[in-house]
Amino acid sequence: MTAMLSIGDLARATGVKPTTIRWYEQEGWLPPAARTEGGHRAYGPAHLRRLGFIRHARELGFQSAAIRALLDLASHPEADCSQAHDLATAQIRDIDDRLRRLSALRAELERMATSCAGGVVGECRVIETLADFGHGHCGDPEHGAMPRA
Amino acid sequence: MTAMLSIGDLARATGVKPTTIRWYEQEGWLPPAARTEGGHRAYGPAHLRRLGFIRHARELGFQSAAIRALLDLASHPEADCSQAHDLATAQIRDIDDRLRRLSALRAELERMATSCAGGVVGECRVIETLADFGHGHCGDPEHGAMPRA
DNA sequence: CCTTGAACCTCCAGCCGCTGGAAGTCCCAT
DNA sequence: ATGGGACTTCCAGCGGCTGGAGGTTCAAGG
Repeated sequence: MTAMLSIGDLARATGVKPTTIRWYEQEGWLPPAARTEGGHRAYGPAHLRRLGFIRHARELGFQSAAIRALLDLASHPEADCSQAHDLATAQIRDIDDRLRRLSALRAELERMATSCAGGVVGECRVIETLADFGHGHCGDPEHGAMPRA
Repeated sequence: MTAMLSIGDLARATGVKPTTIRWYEQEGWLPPAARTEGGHRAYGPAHLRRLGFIRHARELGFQSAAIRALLDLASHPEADCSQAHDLATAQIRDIDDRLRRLSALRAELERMATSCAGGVVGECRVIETLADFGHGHCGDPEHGAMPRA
């Protein structure tokens, strides 16, 4: 018989905090743990694996619905895995999207920062760029960069 | 006198929903709007600029504290802009970080997806990789990939 | 065996950044 | 004048946790 793990052991093993583990149980992400005589939660390797699965999937940016789907799949080992494959490739597309957008943001920030001459806020490109909400077309050029409140 | 804008006009002009605009006012991100006789909010160009600033900064991923700081700076046009520059470069570093992590995730997902032979969930690399919470070192290899609940 | 103090328990409230609904009022084109 | 959209306020709820209060249990050291 494998030694039972306390919630703290599980937390250390997976990097998920005890409070979060309890919350996962509450929300049905984890099945209820066994209890010791005194009422403390006692976990086995199955919980460890499932929690690791969840944490890993979250780290990879899967949406909760996708994680639920993957967990469902995982508990039916005889089923076809094309769905899992689809979920993973959807996730890749999503990440590609985010990478693209982040790069664009980076480029804009870079432009902002490098064109800041270090003078006075009134002429600061960082502020001006942000105020330029029309994306390159300033709606009201005769006013200063910003309202005072 | 510039025509006053209704909250809906402002929403259309900036892409921020009316409810969100009201919430920004509530939380002090925007100064209270003027009112018509009947109590409807009436905005001028200053609000338009400030709201655009906020939206743009949020799109660029600035934290709320950073946005507040930028707004403060923007309302003191005679101040030194080095703080704005610092905030922008901090933001760039943050984005670089996120880009790095996203690329790593992408690589892992790619590995998962390409090694999925399309068979049965029991042998699916996608599921297995996720269950492999130890990051390449499986804690309990004699068990199946996943607990059933 | 007893003590101590860390870890655990439950319950509940709060965080951020909005979003939506209900119920009522206003504005303006026809 | 009227109809229906846009507006008003208030309040509750979302996801994904996090933290505190107040009480109990566990395990190591004496």
